[in-house]
Amino acid sequence: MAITFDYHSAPGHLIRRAHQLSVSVFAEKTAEFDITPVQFAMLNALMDDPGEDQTRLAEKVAFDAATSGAVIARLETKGLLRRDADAKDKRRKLLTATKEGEKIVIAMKAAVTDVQLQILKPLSSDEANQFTNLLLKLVAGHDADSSKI
Amino acid sequence: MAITFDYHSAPGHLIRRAHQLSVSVFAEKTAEFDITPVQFAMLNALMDDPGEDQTRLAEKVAFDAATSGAVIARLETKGLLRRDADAKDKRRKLLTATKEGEKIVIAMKAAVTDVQLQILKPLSSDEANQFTNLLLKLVAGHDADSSKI
DNA sequence: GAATTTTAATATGTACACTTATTATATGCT
DNA sequence: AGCATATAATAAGTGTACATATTAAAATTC
Repeated sequence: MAITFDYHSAPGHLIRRAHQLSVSVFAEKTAEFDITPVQFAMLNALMDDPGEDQTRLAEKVAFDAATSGAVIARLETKGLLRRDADAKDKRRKLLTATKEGEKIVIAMKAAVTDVQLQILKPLSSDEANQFTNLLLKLVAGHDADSSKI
Repeated sequence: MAITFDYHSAPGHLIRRAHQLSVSVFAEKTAEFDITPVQFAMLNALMDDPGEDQTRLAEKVAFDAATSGAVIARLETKGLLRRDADAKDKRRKLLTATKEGEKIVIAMKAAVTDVQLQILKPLSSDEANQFTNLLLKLVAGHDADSSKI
């Protein structure tokens, strides 16, 4: 028994590596758009529910408030979404994707779908399904856990 | 067919979520040590090969040079490792864990092992094994891919 | 209806993560 | 030897990621 920790097959280490390569594949396949995975996630999710406030949107894609504030600010600078003050609740800022924003999400959809296939490429089709389902169960399990504190 | 991308079961999104929760579990279980997953990974890997230079160490744990430089600087500030100029190759700085550094890695080993179990907790023991093996295959597959460019 | 507590957004500070550029030193080639 | 190329480490710039604090505006409670 070595005194050090064997990280080579440790889930924590492998998940970090997987995230690393996932982001890298995204960057490759969507280079022409100059949009990060996180930016795409927010803009894409916003289009499902236009007029949402930042907190709601952040929750949907599971970012903390501080990070999403910065991401949204960048998307606003790029002209991909608008922030309008809510007349009913002056704390809130309601978000809407601009025409430009909608266009870019639609244009990126095929590439982003392709990214998912590329990520799973080392796995057979059966394995890929298994893996995705296990990931889903893992994440959902922790979600359930944290919500009942 | 919606015009937006369905991220809920997309590997890229789920991997980001998994990484998020993995880091969070690590922070919980090792709070008393004030060491991040990345810092632990470097220090732990260094103990397997004392006297390595930064580039070699970074490669082992798969960080880029810039990031690892910063991580190593932080570990040095904390007194957990030393950086000595290599007399034979003045470009290199050879790294060694200090007594303090070794002590902390040894002290953390049990907690870090526990972190891995906690990450996999939503899965049955069979599923956990499957998941880890698929992750391993996924990461190794991409590694092989990128090395033959 | 005034005081307390929540909530939305922002600010601050630290720590990854990666790209590109720079500097210093080695190495390979001719 | 001299020059081009490669390598090690750092620097600078952008973008997550999160904890904690702050501010303003609700909502709750008394």
